[in-house]
Amino acid sequence: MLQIAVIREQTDQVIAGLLKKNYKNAAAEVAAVLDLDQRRRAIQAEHDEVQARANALAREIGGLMKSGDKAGAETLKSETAELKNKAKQHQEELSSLEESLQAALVKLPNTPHASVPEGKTPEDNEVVLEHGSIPNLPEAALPHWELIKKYDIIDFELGNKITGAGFPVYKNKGARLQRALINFFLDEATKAGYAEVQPPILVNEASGYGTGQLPDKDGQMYHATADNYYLIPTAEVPITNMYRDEIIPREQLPIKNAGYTPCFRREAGSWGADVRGLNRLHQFDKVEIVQIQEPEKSYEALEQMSQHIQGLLQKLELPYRVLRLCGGDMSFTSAITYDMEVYSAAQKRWLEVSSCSNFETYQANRLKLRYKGENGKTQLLHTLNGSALALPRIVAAILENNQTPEGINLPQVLHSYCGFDRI
RNA sequence: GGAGAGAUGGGUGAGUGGCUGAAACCAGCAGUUUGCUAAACUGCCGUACCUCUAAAGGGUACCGGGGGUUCGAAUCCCCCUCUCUCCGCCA
Repeated sequence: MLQIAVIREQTDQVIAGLLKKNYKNAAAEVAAVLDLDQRRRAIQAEHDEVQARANALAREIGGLMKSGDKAGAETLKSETAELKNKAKQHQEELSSLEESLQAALVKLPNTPHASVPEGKTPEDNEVVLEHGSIPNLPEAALPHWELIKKYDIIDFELGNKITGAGFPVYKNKGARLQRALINFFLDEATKAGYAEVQPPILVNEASGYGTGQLPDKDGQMYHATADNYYLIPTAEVPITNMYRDEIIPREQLPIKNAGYTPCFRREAGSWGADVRGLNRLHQFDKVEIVQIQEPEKSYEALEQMSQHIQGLLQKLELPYRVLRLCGGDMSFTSAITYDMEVYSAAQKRWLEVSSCSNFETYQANRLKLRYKGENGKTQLLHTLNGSALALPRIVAAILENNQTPEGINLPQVLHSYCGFDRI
């Protein structure tokens, strides 16, 4: 959530930022927010005065009662009735205004960082770099959804039977490969200084709200209604929320956590032709890295995370490219996002395997995640996260890119993790 | 699922209607003392909003959340949530 003080003091920049993010009616909605804020503060000030008077009276009455002056106390009491009325009225107005203000604020997305390119669609994303060469596969090369059948390593039919579409069963060397990748990713994160955590994969409403999945994107999460818990769409949610409502001592920064979790996404409405096989699933595995950093150092941290993710892709010997997402393609909560895409050679397309973002204070404001700065003032921290990495599309690319008539040759780095070097 | 207990500041923990935003202790910060360390002593030490300001200051709200009683509530009443203990069930 954007900070109301920032909207107040840097109104024009905020509007410009919202427009860059392709947000409609930015000026009108910001004006509405400011109007609500203005009215709220005016009434709050009045209310505070009334309360101050009421508190003073109560103290006086207390004094009179003690000294036995009943009549005097009664006289003062008669004055309090009107104050109470006013206060009640103020309170009603205030809670209604606050509700409207909150609702209006929550609808505003984060504003983008200056380096974010203009644009509305994925075509406007900026290719920052490409790494590795695209393999030249023979004509007979198979897409991964054929390969997994050929080698009997992932079974969609079976997942269909026990759950539904988008919930595959990993079998044999396919299951082992999953486990190998998870261990590899976690080990690399540990080496890079991330403390490993294993969080719950069901979260409560407050957590969904804290990282910005609620209220706007509740349709994307599976909802366990009996207990009002949500299945996490990413480990970002539980891990970042570990620090909700905290004031972090400065010397503990940056906080670096990594965690493996399954992720669940309903992907409502996005089922289509290009989501075959592992390209899009309802349940998938992912290792996530999260950093919480001081504002002045958060862009350093972002680069560091990007480098870490690229290092993984290099070790997996996959051709990849890094995109800087344009304003219109970025997520609601993000100030800047790098997407890492690997080339899946049989499908002949780039697949997003990581998204690495700085949210600046947008999440921290909702989370009330703060620290005491150098000047001793309590202020909001910056939150960042990135996939390091999401498994299914990595698997797809490994399978497709490394297929040979003799089998699928796994990248060197996975051999010891798998216990075999070829599928 | 049944029965009971509880939720107070970074921590422990007092506080059952009136200068209590909250004792005390611990931790933390700044000093004094000190050959060094330790100890002792003094002061400071919650958050948010508003107001004022050079700074200080002032006001309001907050003792799990919401509502109520009262001139006045951390303290009394109601509802909700969560935690703990015992029993049951169980990986």
